[in-house]
Amino acid sequence: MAVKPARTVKPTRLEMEILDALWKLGSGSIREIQESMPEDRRPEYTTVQTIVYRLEEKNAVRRTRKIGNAHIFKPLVSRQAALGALIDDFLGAIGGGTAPLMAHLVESGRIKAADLKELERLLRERGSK
Amino acid sequence: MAVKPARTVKPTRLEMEILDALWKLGSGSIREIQESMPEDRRPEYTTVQTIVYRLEEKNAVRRTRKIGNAHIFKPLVSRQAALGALIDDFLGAIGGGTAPLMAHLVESGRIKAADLKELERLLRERGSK
DNA sequence: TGACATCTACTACATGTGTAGTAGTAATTA
DNA sequence: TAATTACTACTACACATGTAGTAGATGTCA
Repeated sequence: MAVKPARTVKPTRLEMEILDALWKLGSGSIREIQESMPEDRRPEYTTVQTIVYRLEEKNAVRRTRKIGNAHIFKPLVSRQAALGALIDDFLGAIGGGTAPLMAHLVESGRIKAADLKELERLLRERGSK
Repeated sequence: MAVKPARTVKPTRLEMEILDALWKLGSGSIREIQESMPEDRRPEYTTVQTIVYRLEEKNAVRRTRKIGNAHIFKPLVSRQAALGALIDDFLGAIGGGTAPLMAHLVESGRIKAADLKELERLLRERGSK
């Protein structure tokens, strides 16, 4: 019987960084995850371990096999899904849908005309696909 | 001497709800803040009090005067600023600038063509002002 | 096979956040 | 003014998150 699919995993900041590593690796051991993280913010081995264990409890990753005595983990959630959960939560936190957020991004100059052009292109592409 | 302006206040979810109340009220007592919050998620009086005190420590609000024995609080940060801090933090958390975020919003269908049109209008208006 | 390296499974602990209770004081009212 | 009410200043506490240490098991190499 398959493990419960963990519909809504909302990773914390650190969990996200570790998932980023895993998404890049495809799968890997704690050691591999840790060493693949950017040097400037690479936690201690056991810190990575703790977070991976927590992700495991949340059904965001799973052990697939062993190499030597090391467990190999692989992600059970996609970056898409995680990002979606984070975005939804964030939208809730700032109280509003995408509209207020976007408006703010534009108002505060965080988004420029060129960006919008690019997005429209993306949208057209998506629509016609 | 003026109090340190608290450049970067990044309110938590609950703090944001309380600030929302204060922004609407302009200023008010704990009681007024509490009672102006939406019934469905209105914390106990002392909970609001605790959060207001914490906002005070963060220099996000300040006591202005007393009415009876009740302190009147007013916000020291604008919604704009708070939102900006939240957005910057969020962008950091998901690892990326606005581009990946927007892209995701479009890809996941959270943004539609009409929204983009509206934003362009906003942007033009802003640019020509 | 014995020493050394590596991993795992646990435990620990500070800080942040949500949530609220309590004791005591100040204001209001009968 | 005595009783009641409202507020303030503190304290408390659970859960989440970042961060890491330790003990013991397992694997590897000389």
